[in-house]
Amino acid sequence: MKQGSSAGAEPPTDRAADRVVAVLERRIYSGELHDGQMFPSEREIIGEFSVSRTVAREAVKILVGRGLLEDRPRHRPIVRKPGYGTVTNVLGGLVQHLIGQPGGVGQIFEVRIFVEAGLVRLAATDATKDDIRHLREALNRNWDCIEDSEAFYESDKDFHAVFYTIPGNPVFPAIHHSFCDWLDGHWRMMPRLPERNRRNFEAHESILNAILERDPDQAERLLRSHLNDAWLQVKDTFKDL
Amino acid sequence: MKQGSSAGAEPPTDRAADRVVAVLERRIYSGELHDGQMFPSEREIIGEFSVSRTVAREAVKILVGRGLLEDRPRHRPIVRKPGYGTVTNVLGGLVQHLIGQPGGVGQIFEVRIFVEAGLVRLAATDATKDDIRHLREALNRNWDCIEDSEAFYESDKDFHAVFYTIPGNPVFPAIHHSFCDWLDGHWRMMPRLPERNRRNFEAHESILNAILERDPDQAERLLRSHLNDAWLQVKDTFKDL
DNA sequence: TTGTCAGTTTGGTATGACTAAAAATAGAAT
DNA sequence: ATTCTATTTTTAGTCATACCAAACTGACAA
Repeated sequence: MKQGSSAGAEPPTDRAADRVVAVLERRIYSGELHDGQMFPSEREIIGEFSVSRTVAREAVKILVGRGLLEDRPRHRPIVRKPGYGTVTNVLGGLVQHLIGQPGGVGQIFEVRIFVEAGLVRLAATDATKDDIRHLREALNRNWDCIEDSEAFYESDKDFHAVFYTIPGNPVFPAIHHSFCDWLDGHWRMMPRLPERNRRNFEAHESILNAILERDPDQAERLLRSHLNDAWLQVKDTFKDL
Repeated sequence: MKQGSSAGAEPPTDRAADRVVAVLERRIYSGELHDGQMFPSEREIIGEFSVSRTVAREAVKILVGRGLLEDRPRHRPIVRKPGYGTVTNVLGGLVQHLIGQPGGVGQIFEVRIFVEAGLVRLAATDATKDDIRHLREALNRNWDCIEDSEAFYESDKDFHAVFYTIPGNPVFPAIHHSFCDWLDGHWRMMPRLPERNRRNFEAHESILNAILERDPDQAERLLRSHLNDAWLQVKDTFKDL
């Protein structure tokens, strides 16, 4: 039975597993399989599709690879309805490997700066009253934990996160989440100095002020300076890579 | 309750395939396995690692899923040294599915506009003589194929591509490539009118002029208008999704 | 009610076998 | 000798079976 996959992906796929994958995939997207849990066991798949265990396993593996399933070593797979988050998780995982290339880390951080620079410009020109309020609140939380480096790091991320929400496009928060995930580990091995927190707080404050004055150029300039500063801080932790 | 994915990989990975994958992976990254072709056959893997065929196959599948290998139905897998291109390929594949969500397509296009807006600003402020020359040449090519819609579409992409090269960061061209891949199919089912080509050409021309005048605001404004226009053109082709 | 333990389910792995497509090789035809 | 063709070998795809160990379930005892 030669079955050509409808339209799109790779040219010739006549593998039986692909058939199974197609069905199960649709079943996930349609919501027939809820996001929470429980995916048919390998044996159940065998029964339903009349395929060998080999094929059933392979199908599951493929779904896992696409981020539609999550599998723990000896557990039943869990359904993971894909959102933009899933995408960036997969992306992040790959990036993790790509940064082995010379300068890779820096290039990714460059992109982060690029994106966030665009976002603060947007904030300066389009931020609503609500956006401003969110920024203010985040800034206040920065101040509250300025003595606790651990907490400050979290509130620092939260402040930046606000910018990613302003366009009202879910892709942006996903991107931010991806960046944070990626940096988290390294950020932690960075020396924590309250003076540094204060410095970052002041940077945030000045950026917010530029936004309040509706001055995108100034906001961008300050943001770039702030992130470049941050980059210098974490840069060394990537040395061993 | 969310799982804290902060520390490294998942704790319990006792799968034999993972061991094999780790070794082969390193072998690819180290360059021991050249990008071109030839990956150990399943039997060879069996021999080297003393594992069953099941495990060998699974290992290969995982590598394929990560984009390090490319497998055609009945061929020997070929090594694909991962670049940023690989990342965006995987990303693109997933995005393909995500656009099933309401408004998903528009959101992605929004991101494209956002990114490119930032790029033209950069071009207006930082473009080198070479960059300008590339833009000029691309624009001339636009003019040359203004009567041939098929060719114009290609040269149109080329013009935009130049912006992605200006930062000198390979991530950007990869992003562009990803966008194009994603749009290609839909763009094709769009009515082609020479007058539209002319309109696009003029937009490109005006953008280049703004860049030559080192006026980022104007360049961004024109770019946004240009892409919004383009969006209106393709928008309808996504209706059935 | 709670903790323990045996039975069941399920994924992980190993074998062995068979098919069909691809690659390699030998052989025939020019 | 070169080219084309037929045959052999290799290899991925699939199936069936079996066993183990971890996870899950539920009955039973404390």
